Amino acid sequence: MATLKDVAKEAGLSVTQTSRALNDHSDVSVATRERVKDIARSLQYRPNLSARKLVSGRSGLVGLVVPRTYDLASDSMFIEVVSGLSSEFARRDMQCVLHVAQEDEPIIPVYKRLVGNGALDGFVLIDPSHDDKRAAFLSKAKVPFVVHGRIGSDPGHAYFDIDNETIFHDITRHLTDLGHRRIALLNGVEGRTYVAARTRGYLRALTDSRIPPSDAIIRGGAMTESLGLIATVELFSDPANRPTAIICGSVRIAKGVYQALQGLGLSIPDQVSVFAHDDHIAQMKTEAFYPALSVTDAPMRESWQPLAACLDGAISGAPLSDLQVIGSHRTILRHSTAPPCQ
Amino acid sequence: MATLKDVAKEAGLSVTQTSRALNDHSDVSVATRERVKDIARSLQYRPNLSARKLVSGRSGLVGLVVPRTYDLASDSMFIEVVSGLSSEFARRDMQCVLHVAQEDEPIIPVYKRLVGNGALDGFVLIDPSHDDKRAAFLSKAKVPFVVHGRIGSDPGHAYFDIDNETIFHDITRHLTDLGHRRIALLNGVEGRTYVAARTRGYLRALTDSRIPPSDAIIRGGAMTESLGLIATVELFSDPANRPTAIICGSVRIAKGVYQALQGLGLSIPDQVSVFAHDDHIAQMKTEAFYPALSVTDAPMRESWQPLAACLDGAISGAPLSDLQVIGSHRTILRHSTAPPCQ
DNA sequence: CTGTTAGCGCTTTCAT
DNA sequence: ATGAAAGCGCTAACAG
Repeated sequence: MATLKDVAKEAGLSVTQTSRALNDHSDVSVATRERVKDIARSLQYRPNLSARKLVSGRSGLVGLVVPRTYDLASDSMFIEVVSGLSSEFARRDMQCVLHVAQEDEPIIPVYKRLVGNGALDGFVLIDPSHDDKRAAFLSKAKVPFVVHGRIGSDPGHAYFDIDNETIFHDITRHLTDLGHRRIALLNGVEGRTYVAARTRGYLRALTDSRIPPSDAIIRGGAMTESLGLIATVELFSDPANRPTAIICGSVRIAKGVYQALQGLGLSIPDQVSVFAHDDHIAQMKTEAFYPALSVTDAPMRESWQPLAACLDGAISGAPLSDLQVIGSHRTILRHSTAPPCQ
Repeated sequence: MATLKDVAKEAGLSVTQTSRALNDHSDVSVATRERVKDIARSLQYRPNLSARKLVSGRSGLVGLVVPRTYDLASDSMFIEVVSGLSSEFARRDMQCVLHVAQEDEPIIPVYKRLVGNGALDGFVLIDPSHDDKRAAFLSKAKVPFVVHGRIGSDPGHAYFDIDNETIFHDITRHLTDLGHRRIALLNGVEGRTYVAARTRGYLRALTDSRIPPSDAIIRGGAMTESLGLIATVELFSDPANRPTAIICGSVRIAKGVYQALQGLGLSIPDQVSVFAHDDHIAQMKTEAFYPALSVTDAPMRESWQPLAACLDGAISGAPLSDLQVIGSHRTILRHSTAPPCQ
């Protein structure tokens, strides 16, 4: 491997100046800068990460720790996250160190080890919970991190998130505007911050329409077809309290809901309206649902770039306000919602 | 973070001696060694990987690059590999750097970048092909690596593999012993080394029983239920040449075969015998098949430990002969095979 | 058994 | 605009 010294020798400069040229310091003539970079390229020079880390504190390595959960294998979520992040960081000349924690493995010691080794610049946290131990630990250890989602109402950390509260408020609002008053929400696993945000948006919209919170119908669980299937069957088993509309936290859930409604002989949207949020991680085309599914659309794949950017910023010490990003979404109305039947 | 200096000060020793104590050098009294280790523990000392790498050449970081392929998401293979390797390496105080190459991303530049950075000690190569570019590149670059499988007939690299040729020879032999002469092999994707090995074993067993190679029936493809399903239907569509036994490269394939045979009204094992190799990555219990599936059994999860050990050895410069390991397998005869009907 | 010295490859003062 | 020198945290060669 070519070292900085080799480049310096070739350029007829000192190691110092060569380093400065390569790092775009202002006190190097532009001509020299370009010349040195050319030489570096021709020598296939790559800075030694360990050496750089030792002196500058940055190694270009970031950590990603995921718990090995029940549905990790079946869910395409995992591969989506890992693949998206790894290529996004690669683009920034950074690398991901991955650890999959075993089911019985406590998570904090993993971070402790990774942090203690001093080889990593920061972490990406996914699936935050309301009272997130990992974030607490990393904050205390003063290790930069970015969260996919938000922890608490006024987060002191870098994050990328979508506006779950508004999204689910808008969905609910769309349904109340159509005249629905018994609207079910099939949400995710209790404890996740985004699940709480979605509930808030939903409840706020109900309140807006003077629907009492006691009329809220919320079910939660792993976002699978089974949830949609089972929840729907249960909801309709009590004839007196059937919802007229169902909001699904994911397309996968919606798939189950469609199946259940078909089984129950209920037609969409005439008898039941269905609306879902689509993060594009289920490999399902919502326009191919029959009837075509109305969705709010916020592709999760669009989050890797901002996540990487925010972590990069956090490591470089950028001001927090630049590191808190809310992604955009859009609403696609198709044919799965209609006014409730009398 | 506590540094070696802190530990040394606390122990009243020089940094050198402290380092030696921590690394179990023989020229430190056992008492001192223990005392220093205790102090290190109480100070929560963790060696700085970058510093260590810089001087000793080892960082404890190994690379894993996987191509993002069509079936990566659906297949539980990926999570299995990543999770198994990451915890096995963690046990050895090593970490995995992961990169998921995008579909259009050439693979060698990825290795080039990772190697060039000089932060990694070695690589794990999975899914080797007959003419593996990655292995060629790493060999030339003199970077240690271990292969899950073997490349070529007399590999000059560290590997862990199972004896695919013998396994499939034995399966075929079992069927010929029962009297079968038209035996189909549903294999994996062409080009993979293990697929070729399996074909060799199969053909050798046919030859042993004086079945002409022209009577070999081989189909290949991604190891999915679809392959089993489609291949079976096609094989039986020509009444003159129906096989009397089917060997499946994976349990997933066998699942498809069972489905197809049921659909075709063919009974197992009376009309068709079925045998599969079970690597335990499909979450399917072979004893719960009806009739219970006969298999050769070689859990892939048992390969992470030897793979990590071999790479560790390769990095430490152990002799190649210690780094070439063949895993064991066993044969479980159940109720899916019987002599062919007349 | 133990300490001194040197140096891994790089960045950053501090001089010039 | 450039170079000399120091040092990041650690290990290894070389003395005692």
